[in-house]
Amino acid sequence: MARQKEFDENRVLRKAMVLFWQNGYEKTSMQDLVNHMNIHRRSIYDTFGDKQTLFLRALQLFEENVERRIQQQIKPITSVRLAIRELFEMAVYSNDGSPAGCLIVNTAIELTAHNQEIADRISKSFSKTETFIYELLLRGQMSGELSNQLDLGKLAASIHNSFIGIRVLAKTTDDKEKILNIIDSTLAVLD
Amino acid sequence: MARQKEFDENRVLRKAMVLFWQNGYEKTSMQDLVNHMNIHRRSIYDTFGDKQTLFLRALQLFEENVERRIQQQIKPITSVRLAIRELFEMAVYSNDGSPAGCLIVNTAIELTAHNQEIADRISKSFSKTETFIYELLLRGQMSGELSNQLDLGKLAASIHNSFIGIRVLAKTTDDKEKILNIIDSTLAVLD
DNA sequence: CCCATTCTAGAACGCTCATTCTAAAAAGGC
DNA sequence: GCCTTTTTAGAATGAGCGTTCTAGAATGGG
Repeated sequence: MARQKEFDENRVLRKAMVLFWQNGYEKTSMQDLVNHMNIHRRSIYDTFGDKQTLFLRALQLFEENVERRIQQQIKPITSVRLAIRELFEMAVYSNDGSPAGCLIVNTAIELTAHNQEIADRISKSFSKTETFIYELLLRGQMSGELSNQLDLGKLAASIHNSFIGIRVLAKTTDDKEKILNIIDSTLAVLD
Repeated sequence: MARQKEFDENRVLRKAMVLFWQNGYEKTSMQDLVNHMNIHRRSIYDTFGDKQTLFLRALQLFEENVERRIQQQIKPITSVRLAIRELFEMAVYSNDGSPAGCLIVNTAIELTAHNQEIADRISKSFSKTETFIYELLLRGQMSGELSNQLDLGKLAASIHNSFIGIRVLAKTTDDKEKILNIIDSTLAVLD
């Protein structure tokens, strides 16, 4: 055996994630990462590989965080309306000092056209979220909260599309009330 | 007098616009611009200023093009539903060989957080589009096509939000039918 | 204590970036 | 034909990029 790692891998990866989230892939330089992760340049390469691999790890961490919050905070909610509202508001209010908006949507815009691996990841991520919304709607129909007349497939796709829009606005607007109003209107289709 | 410009300023600016539209600001290098605009590096600086100024001109050209198409293709449509549908489909189908998606939405994601001038431009652009949708809805109410019960302000904000989502999906998906279905569902709120 | 490993430090690599330069060729008005 | 301007061409600048390097200090297990 030998000397142990002195930094918490997840903690420094989180720092990288926040940087990419805030500034995007291209605008985040290795020097920025060195400065904010507070470990040596060499340690970054040894631990995470090159910049692109580090980015993929950061994206993965972001997705895991979202998934955890969905499992813990959204799934237990009995009312479908409230669950979707909570899902949307998760993207509007960052619990800690994390950046506005969503790394997945940012990445979709910045890198999808230039990197097939990332394009697949984004596509899968979008599908997963849309499917989750679909399952919420289905649960709502079975519990009687929602009408049986609704076309859940189309509805899930449409609500998911609105969710993407909200994550763009969350990055570009600081008018929270406007976004909350949009959430209200979006949910009104369930009535 | 002296020698005249040999290139059409608008034609080469359009080339720059397409590059920024396709690749984003950071991923488009001056060398890329020199290669595709087919004029000398020096001529670019003399005619358009530095990279950022050139980008602002390209963004302006994009907005003008959108505005022209709205005036010519959308405004004459009598049915509000059809007008909004046409507006949305404009973003899905690029008439000529122009890139998928929307330079304004791309720029909102990439540059809003780092450049106040651009943030203001994007904000103004979003407001303008939302106002246009509002005016369409108002016209629909006055003509009797839409119910008087609808809250047009909230509705315009919500439809505009969906429009942003569609312009993200237009860049990241090539499943046109899925987007058309989303447009259907989005317009269903007018029924 | 020694060895293996990982940390730190900072220089160095080769490349690309945006921008500016010198220089000469082209073209229209006097 | 000269003057002015714009074109071309391509090199040069200085900074920053991602990545790798040499070198030494720290630390834990045998």
